[in-house]
Amino acid sequence: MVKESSGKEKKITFNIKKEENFSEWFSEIIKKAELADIRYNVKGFVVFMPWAVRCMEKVYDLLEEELQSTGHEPAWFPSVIPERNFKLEGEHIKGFSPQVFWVTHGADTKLDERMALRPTSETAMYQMYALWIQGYTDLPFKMYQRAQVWRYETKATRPFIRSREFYWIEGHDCFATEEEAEKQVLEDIRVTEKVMHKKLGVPFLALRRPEWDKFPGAVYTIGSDSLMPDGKVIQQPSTHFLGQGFAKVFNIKFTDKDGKERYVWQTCYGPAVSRILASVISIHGDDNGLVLPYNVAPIQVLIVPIYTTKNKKGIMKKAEKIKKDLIEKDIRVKIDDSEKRPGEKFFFWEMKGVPFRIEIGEKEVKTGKLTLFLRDVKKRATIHEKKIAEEIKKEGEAFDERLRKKADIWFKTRIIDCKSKEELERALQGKKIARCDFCSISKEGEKCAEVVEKQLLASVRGVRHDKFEKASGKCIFCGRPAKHVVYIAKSY
RNA sequence: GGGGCUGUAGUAUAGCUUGGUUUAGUAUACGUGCCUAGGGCGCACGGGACCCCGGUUCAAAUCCGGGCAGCCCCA
Repeated sequence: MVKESSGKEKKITFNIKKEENFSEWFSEIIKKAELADIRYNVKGFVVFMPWAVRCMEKVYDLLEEELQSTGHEPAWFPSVIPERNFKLEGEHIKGFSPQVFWVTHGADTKLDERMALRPTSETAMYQMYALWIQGYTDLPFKMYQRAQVWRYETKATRPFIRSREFYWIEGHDCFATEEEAEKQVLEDIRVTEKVMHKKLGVPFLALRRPEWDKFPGAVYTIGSDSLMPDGKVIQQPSTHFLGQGFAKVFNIKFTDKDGKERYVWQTCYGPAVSRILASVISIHGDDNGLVLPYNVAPIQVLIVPIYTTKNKKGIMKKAEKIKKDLIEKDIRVKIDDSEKRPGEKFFFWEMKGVPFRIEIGEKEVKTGKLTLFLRDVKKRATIHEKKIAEEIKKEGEAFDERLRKKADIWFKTRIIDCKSKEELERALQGKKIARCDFCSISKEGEKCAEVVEKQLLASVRGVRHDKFEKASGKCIFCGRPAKHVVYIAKSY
């Protein structure tokens, strides 16, 4: 609450500024915009509320559309994995077992074999793949599922960013050859680019992770790192080239054209929709609340009728007509005809992040020119009643493009080339991602990576996978000739 | 994994230091009625809370122990 000069108390939407204290801003927006209710009494588990679920449903739709159009079939696998399956792949179990929730009892009876509540589904899916894949005509085999997974996180949990239960999609593909599998990795990155960057306006770097930071059981891992306003990167969809490691332990074989039996080559891909929403909220949101891209907003256009008791009927009729015109063109629209004052409605829906508001009052009914409010720039424009749906669609595209361009510029200016440890330190303090010459992301570079972790409290995120960056100098940590240009940042 | 802080109506809080003064106060939200309507409107009335378990005490929101949950910092 702040006192205005008039002496009247005026509510302000946000007490916390995003740029000054991101952490508290994030907590506040989760509560105020009714995205999640954190009062469910289990650590790391929250209730996802309708507004967030509707956004995440849209993210699911966008991702599934891409996956299906690139030849993936949907399936739903069980959420429990028998321990002996889970333990088949040595590296995998080593990496994941500290994070597994185990089901040990059925009612009061102790189970003969405990079951893992899936933290990821390789070991659930691949035993079935072994049954389904017989010959080369079964390949490529591309399947995905939308699923909840559970991980007993020991780091601090935060809704959307890191929780012990999260919602994601996992794609698991099998190929006859190594080349095809590696092409799939690139396709996965393109899907991430198309959905997360093009549609949702979240910029990221596709980075090949260092040897010591890859997915347990993978040959290599490409992680997409996007940046949060506090200068920490957050891992978004990652894609893994699994080679034949899992195929060999799960016995996924096919008879090739030449009649010989061969193991398949595998990849997997894991976009977490709850985490993608965390980035969308954080990158586009401002001190008035959420700013949702037109593509995901549960309500794209809010109509606020502004009437008095006398002219209510005529104004509502106009509002209903506009709503009908928009719905016909599949635009998600709502009329707020509650008994609140217009001002209160404005504040509320701006906080919720609705991209457009159409105001309809006496003036608009008379002239046929409607008032259109744009959430991102917080400005009013005029829009004609005729061809309203076409106009809104055009505005919607422009809206998302503005968000994306703004985010891109912000992201670009936060990647800094560093020539020394001191420069690197300064970059990290300034909430930036550092780019520098580094000895190597294979085993021999691990010592230098430990220096980064211990002294700078940051991590070596990896090298660009989508484009080649040539190292020219020496590793800024050990002085040996640098084989790689790496990105270093603090991370979630 | 280590440390710190916190837990009072839906939400934000007062009270806790120094146990009794409170029928646990306030704002907002909610409900009812009236009034209003182009940026959080006004009035009246109403219902709603001390995280859980144990201990100390004549007496616990307040002190102590444990649990659960949340926030922050560090690994």
